[in-house]
Amino acid sequence: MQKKYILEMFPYPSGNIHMGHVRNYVIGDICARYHKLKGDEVIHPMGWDAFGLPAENAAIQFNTHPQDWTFSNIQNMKDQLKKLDLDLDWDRELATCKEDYYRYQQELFIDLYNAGLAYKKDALVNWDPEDQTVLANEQVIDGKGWRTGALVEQKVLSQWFFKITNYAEELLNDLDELTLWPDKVKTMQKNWIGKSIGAEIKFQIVGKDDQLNIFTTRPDTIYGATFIAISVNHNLVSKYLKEDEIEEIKKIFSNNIDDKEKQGILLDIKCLHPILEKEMPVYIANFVLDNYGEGAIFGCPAHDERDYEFAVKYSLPILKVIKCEDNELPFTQDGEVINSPLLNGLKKTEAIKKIIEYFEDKNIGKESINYKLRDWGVSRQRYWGCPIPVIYYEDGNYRVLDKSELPVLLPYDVNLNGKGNALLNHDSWRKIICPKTNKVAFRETDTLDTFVDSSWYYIRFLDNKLGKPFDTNKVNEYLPVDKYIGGIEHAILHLLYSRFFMKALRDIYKLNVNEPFKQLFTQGMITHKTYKTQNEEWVMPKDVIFTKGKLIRDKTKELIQEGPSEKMSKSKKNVVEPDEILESYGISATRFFMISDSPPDRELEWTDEGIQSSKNLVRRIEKYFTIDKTSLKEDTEKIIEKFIYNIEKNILNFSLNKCVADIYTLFNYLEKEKVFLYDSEISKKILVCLYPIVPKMCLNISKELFKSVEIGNWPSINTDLLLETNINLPIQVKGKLVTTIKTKKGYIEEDILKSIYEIDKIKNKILDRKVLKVINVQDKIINIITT
RNA sequence: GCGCCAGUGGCGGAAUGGUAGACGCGCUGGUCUUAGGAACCAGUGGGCAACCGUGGGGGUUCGAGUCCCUCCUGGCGCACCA
Repeated sequence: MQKKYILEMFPYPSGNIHMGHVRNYVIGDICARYHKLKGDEVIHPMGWDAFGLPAENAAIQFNTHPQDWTFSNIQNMKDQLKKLDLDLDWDRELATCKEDYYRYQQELFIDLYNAGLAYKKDALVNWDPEDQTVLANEQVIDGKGWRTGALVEQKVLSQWFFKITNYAEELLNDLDELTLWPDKVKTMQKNWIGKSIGAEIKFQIVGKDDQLNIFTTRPDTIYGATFIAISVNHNLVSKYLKEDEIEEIKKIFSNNIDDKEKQGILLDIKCLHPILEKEMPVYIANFVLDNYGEGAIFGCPAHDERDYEFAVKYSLPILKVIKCEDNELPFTQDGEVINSPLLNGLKKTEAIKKIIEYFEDKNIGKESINYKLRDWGVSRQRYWGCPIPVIYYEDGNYRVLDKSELPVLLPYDVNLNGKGNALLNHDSWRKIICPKTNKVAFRETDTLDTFVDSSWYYIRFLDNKLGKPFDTNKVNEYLPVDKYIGGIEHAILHLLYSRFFMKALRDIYKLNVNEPFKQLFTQGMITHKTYKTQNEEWVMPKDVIFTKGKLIRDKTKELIQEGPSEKMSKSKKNVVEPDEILESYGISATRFFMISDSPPDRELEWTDEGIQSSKNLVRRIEKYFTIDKTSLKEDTEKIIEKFIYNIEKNILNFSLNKCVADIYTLFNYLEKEKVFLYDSEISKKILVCLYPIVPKMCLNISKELFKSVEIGNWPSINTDLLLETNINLPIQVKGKLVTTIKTKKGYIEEDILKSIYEIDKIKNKILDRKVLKVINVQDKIINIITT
């Protein structure tokens, strides 16, 4: 028996499932049900990504508790999912906010720490001064906190990090292994990791003992360097400037209206050019990133657009070192090196190679590889997350707990007021006596980023009740996940973190799994037309009616304007509710429509006509099977074999829209040719093929026809019948289609040509011309080439 | 700006380099009626025709929607990444 692990991204329990979930889970369910019918051992679990900010905010807003709110949402959403007829392994269910999940995550944290993959350091974070908490980047809108509207500050805090950068190279290289991932996602990850090959060069500061390291991908332009620029957060800055001076500069930079406008503050130090030994000015510049490379650059204005702009603004010399016309400056392409004694005449690649050799020789630089990828900051100053198993002593030292000291449970009795971290204010939870030292200690009050929770849930599903995080043998046997289905919005974060986790756990536990997800399928979002009143008020589709050639709001009779189809969103109110759709159209029509109108990886526009025609299809099939007679045509069996073959192929390719087309084609044939199957074996075969898509409808029909709810196994195909013997053979003259002839497969070319030349259309085409050549692609096409 | 993806009827979309437009929606005409969110039948790329048609222009090929070059348009992602 072949194992198939089919997984859809688990939902955040926000309260209700939405149409996007429905599409996601129906696609996965079709896949899982197909494999079960094929006799595969299918794992198809579901769980809850249950920690996170919305629970805390809801708790404050509705005066409830995050845990109660979350559990009640889970219950509600589980009920909703059950109405979708999903064949899920509910006995594998997990919720990341429950002790029996997060306590094992705390074990993994300890493992990572012991492996040197978790560490603590000071870092710049977004700080909301009113809420007294760190905000994620996506919670900062126009520099302001999304909840408070307060101006967000950059603040240095001591934070926990996971050393994902250790795996940068492997995360990049192994993308090539992921042949069943969309290229788009792989490209996004590649860009995010952002590998650059270049050089690290040391610049001496004149008259001081200090050196400045600089990363560059263009060491070949070193002779054109005319200035140095460093980030305001560079550690050299704090050495030469006072705190208040630095603050002043930061203020100047942040007051910049156009943040692309380059600004520089000249420092009172000079740098020595490593080859020419001339003195160069050093600027603090707003465009130098402090978190990339060394936070410092050498400016080569002639061959870099940003440096050029800066040099022009501050009247710095522009030295050409790549051959080009003056009006081409800044010239950033490859070219012949000039004005560079060591490199003249060389092209970029050779010049880079040679100059690096020179630097290494002189011990002032070396080849260097740089990544955009930063280590993953996992600390969150929030209550509703997995506690980090660390304690702090009064002397400032900390200790990561032993596994035997776990779990660190979240206290239930917290005071949530939106001001800061409730754990920090919970003294009786925070303060403990360390059992090892008998000293007073304080628990870590930061919790883990919820992306940590989702980085290994697919492993926990394999054995959700085990007394340790996972069983090594099971992981080796059942991972990677064969098909992982979800939205493209997780292209970087979740999918990159999970890949990192898998690799880290592989190394710690000696697993033989490299990648968590063998195949990734990203389903498209669901869109809907938007509606609003003259007063720019959004109106839900169900409140809009069409009468007398006009769209009006049902209740108020206001005139409605129709806008373009956009992603369903609560803010624009262009949503339909799954519960209401199921009520009106039934589960089978809903499942059909989820895959009908466009390929699953593209957007699906929700339309009344679309869902209605799905319902009509259901009714049509059901009606067909009530016709109580059987009569076959000669080609019926062949058509059925072809149908099975196509459905199977299209399910495996995720071409589910084509499955629907196959179904229409089949029933068009059956009805038009008056082929009736009723309770025949062929009906059984058809029902098995429809079952993954519309299980409920098939069971109902099966009950009627066969008095059975056993749907059986996926039918095997008689491939002999698939080979059409009668074919329509296209005949071309000079590559253009002239006619088609009916013939049999395996015809003899010479024989058939004789009859072709007798056809009037062909005769007329050839007439007084000479036949140069006849191309016969056996059983496919014949092309007659004439003069 | 860089990267990726995509441009096919009125619309959604089909086409291992081999009959472009499967299938659906919509539309047109008709049938029936136990008036339904029906059902059924016929038709539906353009043109009177020969023919012309897959964003524009070139190329490879006996043959291109499909492969190559180039340009245009749209979507998504990243965005001062040195």
